[in-house]
Amino acid sequence: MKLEFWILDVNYDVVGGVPEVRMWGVTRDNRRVVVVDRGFRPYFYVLTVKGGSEEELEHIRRALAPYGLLGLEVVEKKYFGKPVKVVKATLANPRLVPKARESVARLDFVREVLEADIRFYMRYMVDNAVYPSSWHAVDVEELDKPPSWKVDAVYLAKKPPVHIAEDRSVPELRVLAFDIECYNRYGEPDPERDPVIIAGVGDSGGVRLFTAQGLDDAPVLREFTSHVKNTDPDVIVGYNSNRFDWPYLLARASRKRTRLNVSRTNSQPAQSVYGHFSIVGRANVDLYDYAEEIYEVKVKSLENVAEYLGVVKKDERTLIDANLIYAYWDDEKKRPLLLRYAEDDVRSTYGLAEKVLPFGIELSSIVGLPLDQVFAASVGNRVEWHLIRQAFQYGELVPNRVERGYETYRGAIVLKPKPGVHENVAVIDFSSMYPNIMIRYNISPDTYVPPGEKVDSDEVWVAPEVGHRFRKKPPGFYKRVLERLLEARRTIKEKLKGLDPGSPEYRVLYERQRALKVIANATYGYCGWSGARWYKREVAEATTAWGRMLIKRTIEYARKLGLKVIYGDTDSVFVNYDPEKVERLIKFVEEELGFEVKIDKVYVKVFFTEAKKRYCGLLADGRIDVVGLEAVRGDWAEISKEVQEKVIEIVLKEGDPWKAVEYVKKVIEELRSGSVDLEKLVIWKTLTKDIGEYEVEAPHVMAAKQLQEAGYRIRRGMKIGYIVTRGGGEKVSSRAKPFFLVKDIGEVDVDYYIKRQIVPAALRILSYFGIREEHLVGGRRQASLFEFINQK
DNA sequence: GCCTTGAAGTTACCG
DNA sequence: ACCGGTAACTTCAAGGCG
Repeated sequence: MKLEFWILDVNYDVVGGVPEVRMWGVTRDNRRVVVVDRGFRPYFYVLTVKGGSEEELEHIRRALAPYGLLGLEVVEKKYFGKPVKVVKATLANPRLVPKARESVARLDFVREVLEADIRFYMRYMVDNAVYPSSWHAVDVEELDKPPSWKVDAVYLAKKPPVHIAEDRSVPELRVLAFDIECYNRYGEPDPERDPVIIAGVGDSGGVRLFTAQGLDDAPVLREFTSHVKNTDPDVIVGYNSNRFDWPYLLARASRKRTRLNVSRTNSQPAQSVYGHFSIVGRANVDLYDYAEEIYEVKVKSLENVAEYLGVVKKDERTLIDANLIYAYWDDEKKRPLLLRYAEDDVRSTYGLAEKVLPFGIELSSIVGLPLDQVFAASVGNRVEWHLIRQAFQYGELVPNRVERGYETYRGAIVLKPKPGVHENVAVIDFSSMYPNIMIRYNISPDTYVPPGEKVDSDEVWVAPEVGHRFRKKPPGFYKRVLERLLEARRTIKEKLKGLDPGSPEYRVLYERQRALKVIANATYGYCGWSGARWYKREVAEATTAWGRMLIKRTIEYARKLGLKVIYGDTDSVFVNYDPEKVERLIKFVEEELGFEVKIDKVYVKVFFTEAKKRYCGLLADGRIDVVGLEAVRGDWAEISKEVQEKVIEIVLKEGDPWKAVEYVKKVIEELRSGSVDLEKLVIWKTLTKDIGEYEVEAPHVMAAKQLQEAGYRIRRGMKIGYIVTRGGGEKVSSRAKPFFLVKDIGEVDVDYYIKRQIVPAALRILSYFGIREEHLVGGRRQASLFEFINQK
């Protein structure tokens, strides 16, 4: 019988000594099924001195005998492009692979054991080109369904499923959002002590809340579990659920001697790779993982992220002080507010999922990691899995992870900007510069020619400055991988042109081209990452070297044409927009250098200071770009960011810096008079390490210490919000106080905010126009003149 | 011993 | 655990001056 199904989750188990890959999915007729394949066995490769001589095989056979060896075979593969003979050792049981590997690695003629660390179900998917979040056709026969399994049918695959690559449709997935609230009378909730007072669940139909009876959460756990079972979602989404909700619920369940059997095999969520919890048969997605990649949102609370993505506006939802959740629970009159808050969290989470899942689905199908893992995996791991997939298709062995020392290499060029306001400026960009460089010059670990090796000079590309050589032929690994990605993206972008932007097809393909771009662009960074399997410093180093050459030659030619080069960074040049000359420049880059460039944008006005990577520009439609400046940084007080934004707007739109001065003075007055929201004075900074590891007493570290003393749990990675107060010493750090402990504007060190926040942010723009601090503060001329003289 | 100065530590940005 | 380049802040200690 033939079956088509869309793969949601993949796992395996060993049944009666036989490993069984289980592919959980949704059929064309919307049934939930699992397709099992019992025909696949784990294996790994052994790279030996003699390429698998009889004697070597005998030794390997003996070493592997205790681990259920099924067979040894000498196979031809490629290792960094070079043909090699390796011994493929096939075992019966995936669980014995790690031990077997160790046993073989000890043999003295064994150079390396390869691919022994690839998880069994991933091995299965890679080898059979089975892709998660994609449709497959498979020949099956139906099996008896174990009574505890939550599926419509269980099938046995006669052969591995075949990917239907051209069909990017997505079945109607049942998505369940959830969120829990815990009792926190004693600070950070502790599952050993504090119950789950509310568990909210929701989908497109609405939200349901399960509540504790007083402080007994047994009903919450029970009802939550049965709700999941009954609604049988394909995707379960939470916010920070891998780090909080799931471990908490599991700990509560264990304490209450009950079980959280929410999976499709009636098992509990289990800690799995990349710190995520795996729920058999479903995709357990933690949207916080996605939020971490949205750098525009500085404080990544659910409500901020939901607002940013246009899901639920902050003023359309209930917000309460999370530290007081217990009080809302204890007080019957306030409890409805807490319930609304919980409901809004679930709504936001569900809304977020609608925005984010389509991208995750495409990413999952491209890199080949199951949907829930792709969210949890780091960028490096995503790229790596994509490469592992490709390596298999090219017959390349996957290199092992090795511990390496950290090495640096030169990166891109950044030009010194020409300070001031420039009108009519075109920004010309190389399209996907690094991927295209790697393709054009065939830069790859397997094409690299080490210094000692003799090669005819016209057979290699030689990187400028650094001199690394790469064979022109055959196409290297990175080249093939990147060409495929860029080509796929081009095709999709072509298709998009003919589609209605409101249609579901458009959405899917749009997200797909975005995912392709993300992976292509991250591949250069990956190759220079010392933790990468395919790391090669020379590869990364040559790529940036060619990048420098390209930008230099582009700038040279622009100047030759008589264009003024105002700025440039890595793969972009800013020139005065003379359409004819710009056209010639583009032609030059395309024809002489062989790279694609495009006009990315044209600024009506753009303003630079002397600093690199910081500018602001006005576009024809009235929008303003702010790049690198304080206004777009998360570690400046809102008040300074607002001031700078407004100053930029006045300067660019009205061209009157002195009007901006008046505005700044007004804000300073408001601050002095105390009519400013405390919220606007909060400075947020990330704790990038554990609190004990800091060498200096930075303000946010001191604020964090105060929080710790007040009983808050402080963890690396947290954003600390503080306000600088008066008194308490010279150092800013001695005056920094956690923002919510500051109750009155009277406590605030207004002077700090004026002199170290507002003035610097404003002057960053205004000092170019001859405006100085004394023009913004003080007001009285005498004082400023006096200060001026004193400075000299 | 006080004040200036610059290095070091730290964070967050750009592409 | 993707890269290097960059600005700018705060702290801290060395160095200079008296």
